[in-house]
Amino acid sequence: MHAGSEPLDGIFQALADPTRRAILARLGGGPAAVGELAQPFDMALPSFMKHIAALEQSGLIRTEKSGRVRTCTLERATFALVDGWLGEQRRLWAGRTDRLEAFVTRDIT
Amino acid sequence: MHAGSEPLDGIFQALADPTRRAILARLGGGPAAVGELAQPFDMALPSFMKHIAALEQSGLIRTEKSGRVRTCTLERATFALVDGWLGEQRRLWAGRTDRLEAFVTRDIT
DNA sequence: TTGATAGTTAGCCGACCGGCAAAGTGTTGG
DNA sequence: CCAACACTTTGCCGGTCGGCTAACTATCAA
Repeated sequence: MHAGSEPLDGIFQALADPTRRAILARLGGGPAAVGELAQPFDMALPSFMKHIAALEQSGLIRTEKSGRVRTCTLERATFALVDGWLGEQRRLWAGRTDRLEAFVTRDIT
Repeated sequence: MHAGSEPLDGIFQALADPTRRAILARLGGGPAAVGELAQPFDMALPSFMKHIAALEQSGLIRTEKSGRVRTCTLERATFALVDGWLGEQRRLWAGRTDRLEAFVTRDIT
């Protein structure tokens, strides 16, 4: 039934966790190894790796193993999908002029 | 740092479901009653109501009951929180100039 | 007042999520 | 060769999620 909407499912699901958002924020400053990323979190490694896996599966990061170290890199292009969805929503709002819109747009713009 | 990152948890969680995103898209065209919103979905009403509840709890919609009809309205201001998070991420990327950025920004801008 | 309408409440179910510990794999350094 | 290191695999656990049915409440229309 819902063919084609799946990528956003995984992306939003991945973003719905503070640990994973923190990982993304850290990776915003540049690539890092799993162990290095894990340090700030009081969590066993296997648990942490599940977060990494969720981020990778959703396409928000890319990882590559060199020797015994796995390095994680932000996949910026994927963020554009979220941006695109937001933009599409706003496009749907366009033209509607409720009292509400007058209020909201005045505050934002 | 960010004392209140919990709202984003609920928001992204709510967005991570195609049914709920479809509801939001429909509400983009203006407020609607629960029954009216539910029609396109092959789903029992109690199940559907859980989606409505998730959207309301996350702040993405507001609902009001008048008589026996509950009307749902998009809460546009909440979308700005998502936008704000995305913006903050991009701010973290700023200044870093990987090969990747050259590729991505060419496509986006 | 009776019946249809529009949600709501309650309870059940299987699947998935986020955490753990224990033990295994494969590099690297000495 | 051996030990330390950096994950990885396995298997378990309780809780939440998304769906259902059945039964209930509260309007509105006739």
